[in-house]
Amino acid sequence: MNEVKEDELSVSTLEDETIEVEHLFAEPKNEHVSVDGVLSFGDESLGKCLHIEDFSCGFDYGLTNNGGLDSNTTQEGDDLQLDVLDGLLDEIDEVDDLDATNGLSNACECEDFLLDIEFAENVIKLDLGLSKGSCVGNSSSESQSPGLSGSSNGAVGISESSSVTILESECKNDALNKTATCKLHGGLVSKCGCPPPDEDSIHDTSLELRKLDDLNSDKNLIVCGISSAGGEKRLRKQTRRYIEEFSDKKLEYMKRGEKYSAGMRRRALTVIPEEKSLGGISVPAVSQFRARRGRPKKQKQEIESDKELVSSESEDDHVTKNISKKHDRRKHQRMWTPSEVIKLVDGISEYGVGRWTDIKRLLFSTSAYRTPIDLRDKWRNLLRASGAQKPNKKGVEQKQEHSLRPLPNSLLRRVLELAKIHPYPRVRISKNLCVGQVAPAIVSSASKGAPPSSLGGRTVRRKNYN
DNA sequence: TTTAGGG
DNA sequence: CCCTAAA
Repeated sequence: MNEVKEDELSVSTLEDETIEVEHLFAEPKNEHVSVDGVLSFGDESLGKCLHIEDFSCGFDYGLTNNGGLDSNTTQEGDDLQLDVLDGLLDEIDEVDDLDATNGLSNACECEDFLLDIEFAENVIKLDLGLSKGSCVGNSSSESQSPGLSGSSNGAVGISESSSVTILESECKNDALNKTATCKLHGGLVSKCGCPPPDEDSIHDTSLELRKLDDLNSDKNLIVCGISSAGGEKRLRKQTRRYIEEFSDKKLEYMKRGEKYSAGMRRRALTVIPEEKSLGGISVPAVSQFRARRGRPKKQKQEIESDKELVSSESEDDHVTKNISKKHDRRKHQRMWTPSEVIKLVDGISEYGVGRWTDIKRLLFSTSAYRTPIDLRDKWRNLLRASGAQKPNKKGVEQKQEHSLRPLPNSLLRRVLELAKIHPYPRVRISKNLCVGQVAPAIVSSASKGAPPSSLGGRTVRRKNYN
């Protein structure tokens, strides 16, 4: 009884702290819930007495270093950075592929890892809970297990709990992540110059991070490796859908036991180009979906992907079966990285609009997941985003006003430029043919039924049947 | 098979 | 992203 009361007390005090810290985070960046989770984690691992300064410090660090990423104030540098990073990722990607061939060696860890993830789902809720004040449990300076083991699985060791926690927080949100990881890797350990309050806890934390890193290098969680190396990383937001599907698969995995996990592992080791950010959790899902899609590829440079296809096909069947039931269409989106977009634009400006296969072959040969169609779709979206298309019946230019990601100016310029040179739907001369001489004649003659294929370029598809 | 367009 | 009709 008494204990409970005391707990409540400390909860409330802690709560105050948390809230304050929250402000620090919320101010510059307006972040979501996950902030709390990470925050609590930091709080906990540093020992309970900690230290808003620490966070502000850590945060500042992150902000100054990564802030440019999100704002479009520094496009060029931004692009550059991302480009470099992308290259990095690509390389890793290739390494991944190599690994995939003899990836069996990683079996055990993978299992463990899956289990970890499994557990993570519990933790994640708990993590969120922390923000509300339940962080007390975790706040005990050295052993963070009490809260965790108490509320979810009694059997989980410290290491698991902490690493998992990190993982989860990382998966949750991009922007936050940048700062958060920064804090974890740099600020927390020592970089931000905050005096280490509790050697032990810090030690633990870094240890855990280490472990995590190791894990990553073995699996596909390259995220952390990158983040620790470059001090920066990109994370994709984990869609609800991702989470759902993953949990589905997780269940499946539990049912099927070893066999399924093997399948997962296999797949996880294969594709995964950019999506490392998902921390390996949803990665398997992604790759398998791509595989399932079985797009037309017969070109030589895509042997690897073919291999993947073959190797994972058998399991895809039963795996996708129960998933595709729910969310039929629009499986998984693979976010376009800025560098990809740039590549695309480059390609278009070089080969012209419509040469999607060429562009794909020449510029995206390494990324097996981008089909020519994807390229085209992306271009279409770019046009739309740049406002270069569809003046919108009312004549309102509707531009990119409130688009989610405003599209960097540098890109915007190029897109518009390209849009001018060759408008996407190819020849946009439908009504009011500006070529006064030829057009009317054709129209009149074509009206009998002859297809206007003799027009300058492609004919504008018209929907007579509409 | 590839492109275009629509959902 | 997915699907389908055209070419």
